[in-house]
Amino acid sequence: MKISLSQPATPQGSKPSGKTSDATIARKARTPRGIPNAAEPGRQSLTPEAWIDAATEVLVDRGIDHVRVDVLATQLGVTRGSFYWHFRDREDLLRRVLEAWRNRTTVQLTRRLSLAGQDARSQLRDVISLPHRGRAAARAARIELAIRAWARRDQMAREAVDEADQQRIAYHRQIFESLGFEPGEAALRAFMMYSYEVAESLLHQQGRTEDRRQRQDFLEALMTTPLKSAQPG
Amino acid sequence: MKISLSQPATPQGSKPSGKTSDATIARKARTPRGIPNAAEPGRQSLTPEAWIDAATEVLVDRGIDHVRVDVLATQLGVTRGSFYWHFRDREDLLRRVLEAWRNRTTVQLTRRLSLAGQDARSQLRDVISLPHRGRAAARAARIELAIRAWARRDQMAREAVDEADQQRIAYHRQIFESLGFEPGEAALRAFMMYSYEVAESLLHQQGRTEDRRQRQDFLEALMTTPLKSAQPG
DNA sequence: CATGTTCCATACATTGATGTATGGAAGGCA
DNA sequence: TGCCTTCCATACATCAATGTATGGAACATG
Repeated sequence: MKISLSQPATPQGSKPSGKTSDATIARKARTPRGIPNAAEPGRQSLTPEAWIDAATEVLVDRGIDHVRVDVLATQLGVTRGSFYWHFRDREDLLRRVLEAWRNRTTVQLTRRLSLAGQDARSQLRDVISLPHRGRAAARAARIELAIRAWARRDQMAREAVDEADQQRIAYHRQIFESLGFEPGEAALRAFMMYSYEVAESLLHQQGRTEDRRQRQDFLEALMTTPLKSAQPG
Repeated sequence: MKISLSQPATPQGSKPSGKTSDATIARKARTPRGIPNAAEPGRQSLTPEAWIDAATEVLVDRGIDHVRVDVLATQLGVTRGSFYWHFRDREDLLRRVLEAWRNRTTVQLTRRLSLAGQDARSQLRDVISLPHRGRAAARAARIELAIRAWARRDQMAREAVDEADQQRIAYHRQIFESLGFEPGEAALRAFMMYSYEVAESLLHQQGRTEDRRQRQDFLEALMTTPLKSAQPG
């Protein structure tokens, strides 16, 4: 009588106990360079990251409720048996999708913060034009929007989004303070501008490049324009 | 042999053919004042609107994918048998949820337009403070947000949202033109301000009443402040 | 080459949601 | 009073998605 021992030897995702990426680290450490292992001799065996990427893609295109094991398995060309080797269950996958996003955004903000101390005006311009530069940025915006929709109903996702919002608003505030606005007004402008950025990606901007360019210029001008002194009327 | 004849005599929702609210109109015309009809003698029989309201509520709380027939039936205290009498299928229900929202928003905008020609400044103030006045407005904002999330993956919902956006931006533009801005700048300000409104409901505003009030005042001041003439430096 | 491990396939078992078919209670109407 | 209509309940039939149990091919390692 052979009891199942060869099953979740190492992987099986991450339970609430311990760190989350044990499995990943273990796998990567053991097979450093390509793992030809599966049924078809030519194919690489899947990493958890492949599942996470596929899940993120489905999340963007069809929402969190369509991120399902069988869908991803089909898309990756394997069966669900593979999934349940790499992950404990669906929840586990979703946790790690969020974790991956959180890491990416943190890295991005850190990179921008490293450029701090430079010209505040150019930093502002940078932030304004960022969502429109390159496909990578556009894709990041779509991912964020999908996660934001997810966050409306999921505590875990909500925490991640709130954290990102806080960090970025703080960064914006810093810029406006560097531009010479007093802390209170800098905070207001930061919130307003960040809000606008979020909304612009939410609204189906039917404008062409020219319109967006115009909006960018206007936004920059407006956000750097001081208020008329004290509203005489 | 009795063939099923008593089934979809009148209702059964709306197929793509004909107008959408045939069933509703027919029912309302025949039973003008309360319909005590169901199993329990005391209970009123359900109207399609009751299902639509319940669906809207679930949509707000848990997203479109959780708007399911059995869930609504339980919530309404009936079985799914009732649903399939009033509606053709789930799709039919979703269509009418959208239709109801579209009607409400159109009515609201029409009501505001009827006040046009008044003081543009007070109209602006009105728009700014609108999402924060009363529970009805707050609820409307939550519904809209849920539909907006839905619209990311559904053509039908997307069209409804785009239409509403267009209408409202046009209204905003009108206000700014009344305030004296030239058409181009009025359009820019309208888009920007509308974007901010959308975003503010999207962001989990952790500010208290005081903060929101401050933001409202600042927004009004900023949106009515002319740009500094030609950016000397 | 014998064995163990890694990774995936296959085959249930279960649950949840949809849609349909039919029956049945309550009231309107002659 | 008897029939007809309205509205809902009940009982299938059907998928779709999850999670589990187990087998098996490919590779490494001694």
